[in-house]
Order: sequence, then structure tokens, then C-alpha cells
Amino acid sequence: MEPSITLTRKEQVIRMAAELFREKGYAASSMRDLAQKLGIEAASLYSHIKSKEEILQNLCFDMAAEFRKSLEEVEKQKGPASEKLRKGIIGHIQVMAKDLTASAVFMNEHRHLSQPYLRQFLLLRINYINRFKDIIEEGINSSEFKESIDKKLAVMTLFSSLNWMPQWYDPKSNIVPEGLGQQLSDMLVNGLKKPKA
Amino acid sequence: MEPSITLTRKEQVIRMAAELFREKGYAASSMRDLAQKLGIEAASLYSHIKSKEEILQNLCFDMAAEFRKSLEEVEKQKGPASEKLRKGIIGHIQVMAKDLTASAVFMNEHRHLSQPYLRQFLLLRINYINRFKDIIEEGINSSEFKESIDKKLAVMTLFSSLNWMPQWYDPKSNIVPEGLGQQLSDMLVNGLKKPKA
DNA sequence: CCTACCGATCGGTAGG
DNA sequence: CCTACCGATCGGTAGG
Repeated sequence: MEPSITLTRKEQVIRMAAELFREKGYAASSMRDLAQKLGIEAASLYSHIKSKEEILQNLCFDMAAEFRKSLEEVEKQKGPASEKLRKGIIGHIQVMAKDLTASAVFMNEHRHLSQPYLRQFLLLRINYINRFKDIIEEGINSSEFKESIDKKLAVMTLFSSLNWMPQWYDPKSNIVPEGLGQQLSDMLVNGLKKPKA
Repeated sequence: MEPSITLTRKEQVIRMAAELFREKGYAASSMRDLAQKLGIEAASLYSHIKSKEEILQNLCFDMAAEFRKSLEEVEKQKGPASEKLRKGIIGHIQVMAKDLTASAVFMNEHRHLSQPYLRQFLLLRINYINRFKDIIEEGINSSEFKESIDKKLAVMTLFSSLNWMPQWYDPKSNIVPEGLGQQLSDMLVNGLKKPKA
């Protein structure tokens, strides 16, 4: 028996909502738009979900859990900081690539969460970012990275780049998530400049 | 006579709108919210602006013009690609730093422009990005940069990083736009890794 | 999953 | 810049 690929109706609603939120943004997406995409009446949505925001909560926190899980795997491993960084980047891209639509929503629409969810979400995010910062710091302490680098700038550059990918990365292109992660980490670690021959 | 720093009422409306759009997003910001920030009635806004979207158009296209102007200055200059890149980055950051609020709106809310404005805006943006890509290509052709680098990835990483800055850059911090641009371009060109001694 | 409907709020206009 | 107001649309509920 292979695992079922049948989505529950609730999951279907959430998937369709993710597409809609990605296209138009959360606030500009109406429950009537969503219902239409599913071929039902707006009122019928509420048999599956409690509210519009519950959908956003599901999308944001599910993605956050995936990112966290991926990073935890990387942290367990031994090796130089540059290697950990590379693996963390590849893991992040792999998680995104599994669902670019949800990733885009996670990234662009989380601010429409109400309290206390928003606060919770931001705590998860800052924790995740800080763990990448720790990897960079580790590389500085071990003299693998320059001591002159600005850790905050480095980690924000990395994050910006990762988070922006859903906007331009085409999963149907030849480049596979591992390859993209490899190239990004190579660029950040080694730079654009040709080493002196 | 020093130049007047008095804003027309229309400019005041647009400034306040920028703050509102940045905080809550365009779609979630109501004209009544905006009126309240200005201490007037919603209907009174329409003596100064034609529509909610006109405000967004002003914000997006004014910023786009500033970015364009900055890049044109850089393109006129001679020098190696890494130097042009550095100047382009610093210029971009300086433009953003002059109005971080408008920059954030430019970056996050332009998709709410209606046609044909949206199309126009996206053309300006792709043009701007391509001109940075040309600088990178110039560096590859002159053997200053590695031929193995993925131009698209490089330019998207740069752009992601620049565009994300309004979300974390604190203009009251010690680091001045030139310094930030210098560090970012150094990181991208030379990488995180310590050169072999 | 539907019909029928609610109160609230939206962007915007008329007329002063 | 205000009062008064418009039609449209919003998220969501009642009851089946």
C-alpha cells in the first residue's frame, strides 16, 4: 500500500486558498473568490474551516514546522561551519520547493495573523534565523570565516535570498533544489570574485 | 533661501498613506484609517487625491524613478565591474534610506497596482534588474568574476537582499548607508570565507 | 453543501 | 474640508 495522496476536503480548501493568497494577497482574497475556485458557495466553506484566518494559520505554522525540522537535522551533524551552512541552505530550499505556493504565503502574508498567533510566529522565525546566525558565528570563531563580517548583515542577506526564491525559482527548470542551494552557499561563502591564480 | 520643507497637503496624504500601507498592507488599509491618521473625514481625502490607487501609483513610480536615476549615474562611470557593482549597491541603499517607508511599500505593495500601471511598473523593474545583471556579466567577461557563477542567481540574491533591507535596517543605527552598501558588496564579491594566508 | 440572510465596512460621490 | 449618503462587498451564521 502506498501512502494515500487523497487530500481531505479541508486540505483541498487550504491548498486552493494558498494559491489565491499567493496571487492576490490575503487581505484582497475573499471567501467568495475561494469558494468559486472550489465550485461551491462561500457559506459552505465554513463546514471545513472555522474562519479565513484559520487557513492562514495552518499555512504559516505548517511551513514553520517543516523549516524547523529541516534545520534540526542539520544541527545534529558534525563538520565545518561552511558545510553546515551549505546543508542548512539546501534543506531550506528543499522544504520550499516541496510547496512553493505555501512558501510564498508563509513569507508574504504572515503579517495578517492576529494575536497571539502573530507573536508566536515571529518568535519561531527569529529563533530559526538566530540558529543560522549561530552557524555563521561558529565559522568566525573557528577562523573559517573572516572576523570582519557583519553577522546580522550576512544572515539577513541569506534569509532575504532564501525567502525571495518562491518569486522567481522555477521548479520545472533544470536546476534542482540541491544544485540551487549549492550555488547559493558557494556564492555566499566564496564570493563572486575569481581567486588569484 | 533654503528649499522649502513644507509638504503640500497631497504630499502629506501620500506620506501618511505610505506609513499605513507599510504597517497593514495596501488592501487592508482603508481610506477611513488614512483619514483618521490625518484628523479629517474620509470623504475629504478626495479633494487631494483621485483614488486610493492613485496614492499607490505615486509611491511606486516615484521610487522607481529614484532608483533609475541612481543607477544611471553609476553606469556613466568607468572602472572594474566590482567597483560599478559596489557603487550601484550603495546608490540603491542610499535611495532606500532616504525613505524607508516608501521603499517598503514600493517593494511589497506594487502588485496591487491595476493595469496598465502594473505592467509598466514590472517593465521598469525588470529593466533595472537587467542592468545590474549586465554589470555582473561585464565582470565575468573581463575575468574579474568567476565564469561559473549563475548570473540570475547572483542578481536575484543581490536584489532580494536590497529589497529586504527596509524590514530590518535601522537608520538610527551607527551604520550609514555607504557602510552598509560597502559591506554587502564586499560580502557578495569576496565571500564569507577567510582568504588563505 | 445549499438558501437566505446579517451587520459591518468598503471606496467613492453629491453638494455645499 | 464637512454632512449625508450610495451600491457593492465583506466574513460569517442559522437552519436545513
